[in-house]
Amino acid sequence: MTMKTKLYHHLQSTTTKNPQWNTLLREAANKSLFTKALSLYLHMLRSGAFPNAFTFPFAIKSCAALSLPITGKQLHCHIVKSGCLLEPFVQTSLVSMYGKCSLIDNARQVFDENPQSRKLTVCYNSLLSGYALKSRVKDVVVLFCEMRGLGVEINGVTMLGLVQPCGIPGNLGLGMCVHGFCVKFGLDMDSSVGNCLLTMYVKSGEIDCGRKLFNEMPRKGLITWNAMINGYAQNGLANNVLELYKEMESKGVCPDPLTLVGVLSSCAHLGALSAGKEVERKMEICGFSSNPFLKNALINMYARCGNLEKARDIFDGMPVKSVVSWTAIIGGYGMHGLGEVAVQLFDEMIRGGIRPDGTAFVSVLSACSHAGLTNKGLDYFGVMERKYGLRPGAEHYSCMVDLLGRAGRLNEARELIESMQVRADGALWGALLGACKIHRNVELAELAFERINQDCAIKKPQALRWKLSLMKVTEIDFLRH
DNA sequence: CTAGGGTTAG
Repeated sequence: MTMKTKLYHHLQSTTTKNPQWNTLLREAANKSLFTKALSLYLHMLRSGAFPNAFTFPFAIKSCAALSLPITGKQLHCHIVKSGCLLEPFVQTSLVSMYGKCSLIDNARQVFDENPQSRKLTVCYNSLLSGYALKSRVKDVVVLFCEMRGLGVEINGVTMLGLVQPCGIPGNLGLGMCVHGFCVKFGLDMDSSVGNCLLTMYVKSGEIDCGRKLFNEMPRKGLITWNAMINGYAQNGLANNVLELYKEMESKGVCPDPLTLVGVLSSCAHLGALSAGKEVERKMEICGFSSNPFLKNALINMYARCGNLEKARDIFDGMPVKSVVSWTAIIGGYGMHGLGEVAVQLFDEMIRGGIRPDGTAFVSVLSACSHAGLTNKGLDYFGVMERKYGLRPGAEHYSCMVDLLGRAGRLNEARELIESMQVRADGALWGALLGACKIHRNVELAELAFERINQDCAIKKPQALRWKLSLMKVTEIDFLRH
């Protein structure tokens, strides 16, 4: 008989069961052993003990962490029957669980059913973070205003809920306004809030504002460095990433897997193989070698730097391959013109039960286009929506225009553009112009160029680049435009 | 209630 079973028998034989069960449950949940916590809860019920207000929060928290909304709803019923619903801890954990499981309307309902909710900061915060997760900026702002109106205390966690959903590209105004609130409440120097503000700026594409804040932050923790490094990485500023990483090392701050992910992806973009290999060594030294995020980043780095064999070795060695791992290796073969291999891998992925996402389709479509597998690409494009319910985005249309364009099927490319429901982006016009250049189609190039000029959303430097690209096609005088 | 991550055509 194992220790654990002995313990269960002991607990089942005691008359005062709840305290012991609750202690076990709490310890499991606090150690992030959520599956264990839930099985303890079930054992508890079977043993005839009654869960109480010290039991439910930890069981509910486990449902939230494991994203088990159905189990969560069952627990909700148990809570109602037990009469614990009005306990603040229980109430808050329920709101939080529904929020994390993306059942924000259920969260709202629990919140509204109990008038006590509107007195509690933590309860408001739970609901706020639920709305934040769904990027419901408006609801977040309304709730925040309500808290202020009712005089409910506003703390750092409240601010996190308010700041998080403001990280949307081109949303500088609201972001700065929210930053202002943080300052007003004296919470901008709170390290979590500061890091969250930094992330908000970089996610909005306001990388300079982010850097300014970063420089001003008095205490830079690992998360601060990571937010800035990954912010540069996500905005394509790979050189800044390497520079900042060097600075971080020189300050004696030890990287963690999140740091190295950003650095590796920048090495990949720069084709900086030796820097990438150095990161790989660092991974080994720090014991991060089996981190799946880092392995995916490594596959991408080796593939982009031209070492497909090494990329393939890492891919083959992964015990669990996610759709991201597959996308990275497929993209790797695609960018080196090995479209046949890419297509085979894509089909193998599907046979293996991995559902492709929009990004996986981008990588296979572009592989088809590079290898001249035009009809295969057209098939995938059709299957994408019909079989997988994925609406093609601008990036997929760009691939298709590239695919058709390279094959000289410019009229079909033009028809596709005219039929599409999403707004054309720069990549699409770039692909079309590229095709016009190859096939010397001046008429269509000029049409594309006209559309670029009409599209006010397109930034000026880009328009100028395309203008120059068009000149090469038509060999017309720059001054005529 | 609680801040940061991998894949994406041109």
